[in-house]
Amino acid sequence: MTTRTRFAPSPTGEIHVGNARTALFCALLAARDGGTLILRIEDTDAARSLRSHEDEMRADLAWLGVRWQEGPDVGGPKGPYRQSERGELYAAKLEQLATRGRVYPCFCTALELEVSRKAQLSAGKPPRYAGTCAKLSVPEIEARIAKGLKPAIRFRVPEEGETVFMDLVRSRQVFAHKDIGDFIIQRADGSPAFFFSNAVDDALMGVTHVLRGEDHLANTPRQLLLLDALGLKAPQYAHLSLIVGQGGAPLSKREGGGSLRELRAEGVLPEALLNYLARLGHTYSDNAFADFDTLARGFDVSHLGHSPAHFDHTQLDHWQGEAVRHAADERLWDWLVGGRQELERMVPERDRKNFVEAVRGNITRPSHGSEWATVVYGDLPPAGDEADAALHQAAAGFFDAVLGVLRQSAPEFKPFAKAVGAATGQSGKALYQPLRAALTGRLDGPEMERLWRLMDPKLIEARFDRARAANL
RNA sequence: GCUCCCUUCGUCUAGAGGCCUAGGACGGAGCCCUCUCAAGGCUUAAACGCGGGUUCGAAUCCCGCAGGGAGCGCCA
Repeated sequence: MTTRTRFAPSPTGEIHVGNARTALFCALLAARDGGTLILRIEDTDAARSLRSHEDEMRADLAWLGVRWQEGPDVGGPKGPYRQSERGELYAAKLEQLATRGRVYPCFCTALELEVSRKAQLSAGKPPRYAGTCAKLSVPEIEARIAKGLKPAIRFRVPEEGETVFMDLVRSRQVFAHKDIGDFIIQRADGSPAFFFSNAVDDALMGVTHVLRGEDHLANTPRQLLLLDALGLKAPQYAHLSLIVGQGGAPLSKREGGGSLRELRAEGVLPEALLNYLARLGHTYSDNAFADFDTLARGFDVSHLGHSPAHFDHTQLDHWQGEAVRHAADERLWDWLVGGRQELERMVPERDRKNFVEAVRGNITRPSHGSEWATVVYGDLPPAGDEADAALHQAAAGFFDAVLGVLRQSAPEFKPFAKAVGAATGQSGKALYQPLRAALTGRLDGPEMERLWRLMDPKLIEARFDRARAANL
């Protein structure tokens, strides 16, 4: 049987690193086995589900490098892939449950349920459904419906026994049925509820492996009970530990990490996030920067961690550096430009490749590219303190000598620096630091040789003039 | 409250009774390379939550405790 995994987001907001990592693991597992990743949109909550969110999610997932072979946009044999379009399928399954006497209508109001929950909680009991409507007789039910009341449908959970299953990451799990209350599978408005539609779809779509957040672990017995009542085959489950923020608290919208869109806006490269996420809570024996296919080959559910993982920007930054180093010139250029047109204006077309090659070792964010473009082509911002000090520490007459050498024409930096060294008697740091400071306004940066080739001779002369003035 | 899950360096983790004087990676420190920064190479500091068992021997097994998390929704 070929592997079929699924990612089933609810289009109610932006996709977060936690969900993205789940989606990635699903994609990696499917790809490793030459299987299929299904994208299923769980939009049963009509009030909160937005098509625009779905579109954004698909775009974000694609940006990360997650590809699905079946889904609402690409189709497939098990569609439709939006739950809002699968009403008939759910109705048929619900009908089966009704015939088998496994469900009953519940007329309790939200307020009644709330009161009951509170009462149980304060009595030190688990807030399970009290079973108020479980024993309603047919006439009683008919009377309520005649009054115009719209019932929700509850699944009757067996009082006795337990559900046992093997979780791929947490191994054997046992849940007693007496701890599970009858739960709603269809809302009063006729829409299917999560436990039901999610489990039914997994079975109907032939999903073999469900990788999902640990928050679903205790929900699993409910779905297993449902599937069993329906005579449907259950998938294998693997419950992933959650991703937490700095203090160990669950990753929220406001804390570190954030949504894919935020990270993207910060200039994080998708390959960087891909490499980081693949290793967050999953171990690879190889720590080398890798592409999707390589990561897929090394993916294994047995390498999944059991404890919550911290989303750590320091580690993300490492992969970001790797991603910058590995990116092709054109791609890096596009990334640098992304949204900031000034770069396109400043860097001449013919220089682009050389510019990227010069600065790639010194940048991790697109804004850094603009900074170097300014250094090479624009108005140099005031020198930093250290660079300024280097200027002042240059030997007396140093820049006079520099300008002298410059006028005798110096096409390349190396021979130029050599000539300056000969003229001033300086070498090493004493020679190079003032030159770098004068030319770039800072003491760190790409090789001077590369920058020099990009700079206009007139600009170079102007910078040295300015340095001489500062040095006096 | 009840049920369940989790707990090894700062972080991600290896570790499935002796191979552990606990390994790797990121980050830190130092050295080398080098005009600088980065990269790279080398070196180094840094951890088994606590308490009881079991055993010749425990990070690994058992029991408590503590801490963190999840579920108990007409949210998914």
